[in-house]
Amino acid sequence: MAAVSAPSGPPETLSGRERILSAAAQRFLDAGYVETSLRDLAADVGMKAGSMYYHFESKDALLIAVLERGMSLMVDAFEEVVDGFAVAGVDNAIESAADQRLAAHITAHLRALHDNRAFTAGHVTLFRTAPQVVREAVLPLRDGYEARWTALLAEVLPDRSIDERTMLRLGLFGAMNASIEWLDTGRGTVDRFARLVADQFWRGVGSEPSEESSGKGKR
Amino acid sequence: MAAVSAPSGPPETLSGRERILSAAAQRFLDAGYVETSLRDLAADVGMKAGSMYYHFESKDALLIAVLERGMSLMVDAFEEVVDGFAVAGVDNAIESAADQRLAAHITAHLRALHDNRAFTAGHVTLFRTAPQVVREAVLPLRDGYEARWTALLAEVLPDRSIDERTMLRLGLFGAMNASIEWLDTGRGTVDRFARLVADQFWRGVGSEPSEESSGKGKR
DNA sequence: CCGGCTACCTAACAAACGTTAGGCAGATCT
DNA sequence: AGATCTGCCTAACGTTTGTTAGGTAGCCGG
Repeated sequence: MAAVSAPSGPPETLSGRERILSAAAQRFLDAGYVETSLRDLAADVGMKAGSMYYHFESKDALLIAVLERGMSLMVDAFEEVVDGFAVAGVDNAIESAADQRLAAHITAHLRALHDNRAFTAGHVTLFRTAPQVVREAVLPLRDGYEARWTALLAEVLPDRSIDERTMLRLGLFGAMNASIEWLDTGRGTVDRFARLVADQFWRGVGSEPSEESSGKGKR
Repeated sequence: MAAVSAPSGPPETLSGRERILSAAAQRFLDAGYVETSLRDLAADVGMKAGSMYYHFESKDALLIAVLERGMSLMVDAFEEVVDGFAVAGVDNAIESAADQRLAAHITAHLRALHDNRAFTAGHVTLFRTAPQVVREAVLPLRDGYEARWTALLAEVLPDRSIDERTMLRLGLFGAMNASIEWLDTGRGTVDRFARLVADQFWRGVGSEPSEESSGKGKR
């Protein structure tokens, strides 16, 4: 009765709470937060509405849990790329590798976004209209991810002003995150889009297309 | 009592219906569709909830009206640019003007988006989760606008494959439309972002920044 | 065998929602 | 002056919602 949050130690009950979490993420994303009733949600996991209060103290807490997991997955993906470049040797070509570093992070962002779509997409579609309690709870994690990208762009585009870098970052995020609304999940498709975004972001679209044409070569 | 839809002929009452429309657009955008109650909305315009059924036959119809106006404004802005280039002479330099045509449309899109933010932003934030009836009603207008951009990109990027053009268009839309969530309205700011997006889209970010640096020149 | 814990269920609560029927003051038209 | 229409109000309806209190079957350590 005191704390429902953690049962005791390591024995994380993975069936009950986890099933609710996944179903909630999916339904929140498909139908929206308010449009999703706890009764429908409970039916998805074979429960009754009131039963879920054993695992989560409120509907808001459920949304917070979903969004926190989503953002954690994104942060992890970012750090994985950082670690990858760290072992590759710092004394590599610093300048010429800038576009490759950026490309790697773009790919990682898009992969993490689509591989865990149910959890991550909520940050794009329903964070904005989420209850204030929810937004405040998840904001630290979001800010952390944003800060990583801000730092990355500062290293990779040192000649741009801060204002321009901010706008470029937000524009890049917009281009990438909007893909959850139209891109059919599938590793191949995601990677192709990632290459296109990275290529276009760095070299633009005015010059001739890169050599590796995809699918049916128009050329 | 038979049909409330159209009063009679041209005498469109502009005070009542219009005030509801504006207030609804603002509240839908700020709080979301379901989160906005007709009672709160009515209070905004100094009415009672039931009174609004004189002007709109349902809450869904209200949202449809808001979204339709928003998309009409976007379409008009697009066509205005087309007309502008038409009078400028068709036999201009076709190839070299491609980037300028694109830049003009990007600026027009962003201006129309932010100048009528209350109406237009709904297509970004709440179309996705709107009731199916609403989405179906507004879809023709949206498709029309999309088709215009598809045609534009086909003329401006003839060497790219259809798949790539689609992805580039969706990416560009994502970058532009996401700005409603962070860009503080103001013609100067909007135009600066428009130039940055157009420049980055065409020439990329890898080369040195364009000569006209904004605000404090980092250079 | 027994007390307690886990994981669920049942039943009900108050509040809020979209929507409707009927009424009513004031302007406009005939 | 009477009729009609416009624009709004009041009051209520049925439904759905998040949430809670209390109960219960099964497992598990002692």
